[in-house]
Amino acid sequence: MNDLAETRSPSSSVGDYLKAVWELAADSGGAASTKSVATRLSVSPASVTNMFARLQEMGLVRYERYRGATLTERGRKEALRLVRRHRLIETFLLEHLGYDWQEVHDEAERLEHAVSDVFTGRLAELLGHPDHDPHGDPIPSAEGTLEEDDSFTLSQAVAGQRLRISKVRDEDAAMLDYLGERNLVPGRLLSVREVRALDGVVIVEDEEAEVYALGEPLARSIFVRNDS
Amino acid sequence: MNDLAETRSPSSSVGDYLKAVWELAADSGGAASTKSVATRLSVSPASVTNMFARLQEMGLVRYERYRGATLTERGRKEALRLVRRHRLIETFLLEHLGYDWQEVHDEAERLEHAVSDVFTGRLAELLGHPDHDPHGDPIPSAEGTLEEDDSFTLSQAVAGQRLRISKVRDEDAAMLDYLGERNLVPGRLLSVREVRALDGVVIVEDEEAEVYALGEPLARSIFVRNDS
DNA sequence: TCTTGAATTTAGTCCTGGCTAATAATCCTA
DNA sequence: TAGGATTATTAGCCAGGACTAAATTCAAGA
Repeated sequence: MNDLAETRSPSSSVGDYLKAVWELAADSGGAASTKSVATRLSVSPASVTNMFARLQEMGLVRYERYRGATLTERGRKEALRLVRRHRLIETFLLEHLGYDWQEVHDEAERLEHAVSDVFTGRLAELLGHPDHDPHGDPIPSAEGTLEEDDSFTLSQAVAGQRLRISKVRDEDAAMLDYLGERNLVPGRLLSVREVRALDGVVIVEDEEAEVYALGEPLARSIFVRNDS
Repeated sequence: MNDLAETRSPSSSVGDYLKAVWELAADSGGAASTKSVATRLSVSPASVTNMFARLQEMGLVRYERYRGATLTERGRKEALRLVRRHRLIETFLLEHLGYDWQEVHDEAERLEHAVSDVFTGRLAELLGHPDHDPHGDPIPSAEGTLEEDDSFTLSQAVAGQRLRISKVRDEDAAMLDYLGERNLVPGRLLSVREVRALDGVVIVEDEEAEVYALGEPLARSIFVRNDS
């Protein structure tokens, strides 16, 4: 009589795929390709095709053979719920459990699939309803809205700009660590000295007049916005 | 080359079975029967037989057809790790996130499978390394040792005894709630007025000279030990 | 436009962990 | 001690989610 598939919350695998599609679509405009999702989740492309078909069945993505998947409204809601959880959990781990940046991502990745909405709500309360996590990423609201993002990476900056770090990529623990040690963290103000097209090196000066030369990979891990 | 099955941590299902065997063996002396585990985990007996065989493969239980399963040393260690996590998480939920007793069990049940040993350690620290959870159950040490338990249920008490509540069963949320409201919680001192064999009703008086008549189901949910 | 290499999909397997139905052991009681 | 009743096990099935190998489609350059 009652349709279990309808009421049961998506499995953790399903959530991982939704988040991947959301993130990839965010910074590539259109649909998420099979390969990009496969790479991100460390899974074979065949598994992705398979899952795309199932996600479509469930009404979570729109999928067309050979042209990738985009989230439906329901899929987006679900992805944002996970993202909200993830970022709140990261905040908690960093601020209350003394985690450092290397450790935080993986732990949050596992926990976000296990906690309930009640837990999420209580945790948000405990943390004082933050709107950004410690990496500077905005935390989606419980209603599924997310501040839009006018930031860009440091490698797209122009010499002379005064910029504020809005966030740093949290995928690579080593980079995160490197930046953290030098206090290149969200909130920090930078002046751009030079952006060298030749090799992608960006030279910046921080608030203490410390100068850093950042190679392209690093420059692409640092997001900034105009200091207003 | 390297045997994944050996290094990968047991799935959450496996953990649930180990915990069930541990709990059932604890209060029935010997081996856990297929049926008792099936009932506790709400699965079919056939599934239990199946899992017992696999757990034996993995070296986590000793299993003999038609006579139930007991934990091996490795199985016991693994079960205690889970129990430790569970009880620390419950403590956290109750003390820091404002959960009440109904809500706490299920949330902890899901979380215990998702958290790492690092998380567990940090959480223990945050909580001040408690040795009992708020229900009065002892929390196993990180090394897998557990204080032994000389408590018994109130229904086994004798009139005239002065007893201290050591813990309350946490399986039935409604009972937990009822007891909580009346402040019949771990640490509380009781005098036994009467234990009526006829209907199992136990009559006790608390520290404020409040008198309670507790039916058998309630009396079996309250564990006590002699006040020393 | 043809070719070719990359991306994708299909086909066929596997493992985990459930289920039901049928069969077998064990236990208890007359 | 012989039946039932209870408890367990077997057999066979299913779905989720992963994999590999083979086949297909797409896109881009010659």
